[in-house]
Amino acid sequence: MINLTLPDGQIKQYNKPVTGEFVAEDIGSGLAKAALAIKVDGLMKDLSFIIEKDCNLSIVTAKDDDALDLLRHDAAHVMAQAVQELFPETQVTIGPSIENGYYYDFAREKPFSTDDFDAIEEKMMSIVDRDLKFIREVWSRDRAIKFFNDKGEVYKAELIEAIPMNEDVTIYKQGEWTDLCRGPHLPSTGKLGKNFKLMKLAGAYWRGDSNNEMLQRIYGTAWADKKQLKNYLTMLEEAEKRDHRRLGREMDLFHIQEEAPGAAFWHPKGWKLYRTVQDYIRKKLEIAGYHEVNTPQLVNKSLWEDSGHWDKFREAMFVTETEDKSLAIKPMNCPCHVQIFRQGTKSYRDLPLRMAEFGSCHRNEPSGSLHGLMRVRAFTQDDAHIFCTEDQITEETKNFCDLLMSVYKDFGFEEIIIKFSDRPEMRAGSNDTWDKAEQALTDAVDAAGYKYDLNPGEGAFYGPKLEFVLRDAIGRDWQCGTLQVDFVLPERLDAVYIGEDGKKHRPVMLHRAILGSFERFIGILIENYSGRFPFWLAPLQIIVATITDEVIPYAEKVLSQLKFQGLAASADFRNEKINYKIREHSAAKVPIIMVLGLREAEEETVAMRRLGGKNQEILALTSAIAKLKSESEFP
RNA sequence: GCCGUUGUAACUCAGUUGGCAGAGUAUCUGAUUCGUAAUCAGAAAGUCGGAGGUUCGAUUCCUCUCAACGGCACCA
Repeated sequence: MINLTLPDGQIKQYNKPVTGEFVAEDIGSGLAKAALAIKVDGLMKDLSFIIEKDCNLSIVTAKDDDALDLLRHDAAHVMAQAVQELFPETQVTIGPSIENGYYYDFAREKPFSTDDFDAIEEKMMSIVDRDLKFIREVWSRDRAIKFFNDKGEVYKAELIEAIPMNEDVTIYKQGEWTDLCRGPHLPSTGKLGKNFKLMKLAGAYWRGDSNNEMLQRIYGTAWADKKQLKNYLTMLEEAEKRDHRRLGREMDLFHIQEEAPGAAFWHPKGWKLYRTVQDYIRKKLEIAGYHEVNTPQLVNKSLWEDSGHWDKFREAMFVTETEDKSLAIKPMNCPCHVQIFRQGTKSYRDLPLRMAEFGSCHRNEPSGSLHGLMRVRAFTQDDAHIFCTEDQITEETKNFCDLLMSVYKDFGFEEIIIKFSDRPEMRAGSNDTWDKAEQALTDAVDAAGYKYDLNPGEGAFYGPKLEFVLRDAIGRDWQCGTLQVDFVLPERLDAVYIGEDGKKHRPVMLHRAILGSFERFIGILIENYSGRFPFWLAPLQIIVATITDEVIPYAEKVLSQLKFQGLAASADFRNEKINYKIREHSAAKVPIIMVLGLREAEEETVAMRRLGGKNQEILALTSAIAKLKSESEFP
């Protein structure tokens, strides 16, 4: 007797093995029609899967999120079949579902072109129309390897050889087309529907290894219905409109040019924004007990050799030779901070010592990785190092997490994910040290009461780290903050303090940043707010716009009073219609336009119009200024 | 760094099958003094990313190179 527990708690009993399809039919013909797959003890299986023992069973229909995953995986298969029907000389490799869609990597001598997309999509449609059944078969390894080798599919054969001996080699057929695949799949290609679209073409290394040959990847998106597809495409358009590179130019914030790849030229408004962010952080750090320092840009390579960075990162360091010395432009600040720590004798009474620097760093990032402000070669971190005892790690971690959360909240980010990255393969320090560091960080983050996901093997070479990921207004994730526990660098650079016992001890270093780099964080802010910054952040807060030349004297007075209060105000006294001015400054996303005409001049008032608002607010000049002044305070 | 694509006025883009380089927006000048998202008229604006080559002639064809874009890889 086989007992199947359904999601509602109901138990179905059968006296012999049954397929998912059979159970669905047994529950109801409507469900049978909608059924796409089943979940056996939480694992997705084909509808045709034969259930042989007791389990929790649920029937997956188009309503389930999981179904979307299957659908995308099917789309990858259908695309691969379409490509091979059109271009028989193409070899297939792998094609998984991913967020919002899927891709498939192909090997073919002649590159695909986006001009091929129409033909491929059309062929995919026809495969959907053929409504081919996905048929699962288990083959012997030898048979599978021979089959694919005979077809000239050497990549597939290589994949099969890599499958562990104890695992089945499963093959899926759709009509005449055969692929190695773990599955599961929808019942047939017809279930895929036609709500897919090929998106982009890209190179991708075989098995993700840059030593291997490069394959051609085609990305597609696929959805359960037309509306979802349309929403997704609209969202992409939205994202493009708020691209920080585009807004940076349109709003005159910064530019990047050929002569300085990976480095920003900050324009007055962009630099004002930058300074506002920096002033805000500086204030937060001061309150939190940090001491700001500043350290040299050029540091002899010997320091980087001692710290271990030279070994691992010398390729990415800019080095200059002078008088037989090799000086490296600093790629990070920690070794310099240790030098400050080492000046004079430190006592346990000095700990925890929180040393902060708006550290300007340069890294020779690979040319292909540069991306607007998000990935640059010249950047400034909101960096700090906390020198403390092992006992203080927990408290310092908690304080830091709290500080970081409050900062993110002030910038309008509510949803934060924490990742815990443990020891990487390439690392400094003994396993004992790593055990200790990982344990200390685990204890600290647990004690601080924050939840986290494990991110195995992604730690820094000198210690484990917490990574803080924030989600922006349109649902994209950005990793910004970090906290790293480091027992290695104090040892390598010989940092010591005198303990209560009068003996020398090693401090622990906590490397931490909240924003990460100002450049990148500002890029994220631009995109998150779509350029419509909250009043306190806006680099240009107020435009004073006149209706006729007659009121210029009054407008001058308003402007100077605003400026006197430290508000970022600017004048528009041009001989233009008020409609024209409002249109222009609204498009420039200035939060407030003050319209001044004869009436306002006479009554000492201002007509205030807020960005996005339809109505104006008439206020006495003095109260308008007081109100705006308080709105422009840091949150 | 690797694969693919792109580079024409400040911006967005058209164009030249090798023969004087085009539009809209922005800019400048003049007129207009106007009450909440585009007033009218005129002018100026380009080493067609850079360097070589082929050609009577190259922005167009070829080679090299730089940068950007989309991915991959990398990211202390």
